[in-house]
Amino acid sequence: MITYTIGKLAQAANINHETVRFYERKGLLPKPSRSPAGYRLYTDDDLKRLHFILLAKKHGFTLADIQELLELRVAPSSTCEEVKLKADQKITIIKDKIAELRSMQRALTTLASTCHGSGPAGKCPILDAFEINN
Amino acid sequence: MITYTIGKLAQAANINHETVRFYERKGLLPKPSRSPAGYRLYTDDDLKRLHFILLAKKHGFTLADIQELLELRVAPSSTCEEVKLKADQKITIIKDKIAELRSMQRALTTLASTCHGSGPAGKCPILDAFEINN
DNA sequence: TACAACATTGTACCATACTACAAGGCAAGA
DNA sequence: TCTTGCCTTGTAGTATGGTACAATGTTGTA
Repeated sequence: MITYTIGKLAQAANINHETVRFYERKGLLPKPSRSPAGYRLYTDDDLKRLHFILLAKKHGFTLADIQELLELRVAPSSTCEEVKLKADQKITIIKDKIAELRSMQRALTTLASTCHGSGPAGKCPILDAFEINN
Repeated sequence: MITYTIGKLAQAANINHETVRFYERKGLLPKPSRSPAGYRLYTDDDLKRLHFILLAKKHGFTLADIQELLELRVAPSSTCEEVKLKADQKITIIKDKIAELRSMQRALTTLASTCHGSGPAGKCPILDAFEINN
């Protein structure tokens, strides 16, 4: 069986080894077995789990979300529906964020376009807009 | 001249009075004058400045950005162009964020649609997808 | 005048997600 | 064997943007 020390695991997952320890403290990674000298020994399953965590994170889940997902996966009574529900909830949150960012973008674009780009900032239309509109 | 105590100012801006103190510590709000008893006394100019801060924040500027904007506004040598540049930079960042969120949304939507929504989570396609794709 | 509501200060805490030490032990190659 | 590099631990710091609290002083209203 292939085992990894913390450094190798971190390298394989392309993250800082302190982050691995952090995830262990957070309960995202199980406490690994130890070598006679006390070194953490990780397996391929741990690497898979780490990949799961990193991928879920990339997909917009917070560490708290991921912990829930991992628990769902372990609990024999949990259903696919629960997981689907969490994914749907996250999609809704993402949609809201996009809408918010779009509105910010529109506002800033309008503001930037009214600025002719010269003259003292005290009379910059962008700043004026911030003061007039509230 | 109308003056506000910290509570009135906070109320007028619809924020926590501790936030006002926080902004003062951060240098976003100037140190206000004091009443004989040591109470902070704010003017309409302070309220305007606070509105500027809150509006800029709403438009996607961080407190550090806002501090820069406020400094630009004060410096007589600064130009509108500098402010426009900052706004444009922020627009670029916002666009990138939107693109990132869209890709997350697409991925999650695909994952959620492959999940039929029943059965044990151990065999949920969403979780499978997280483990297979890396 | 009593008393509630507001103000003051410094400091510490919250969440999120790490990152960085110091002081020491262990392992592997030249 | 020596030296470098990796490992261990606990603790503390980073960034962002606040929020909370205790102990104490002040103000306004009934």
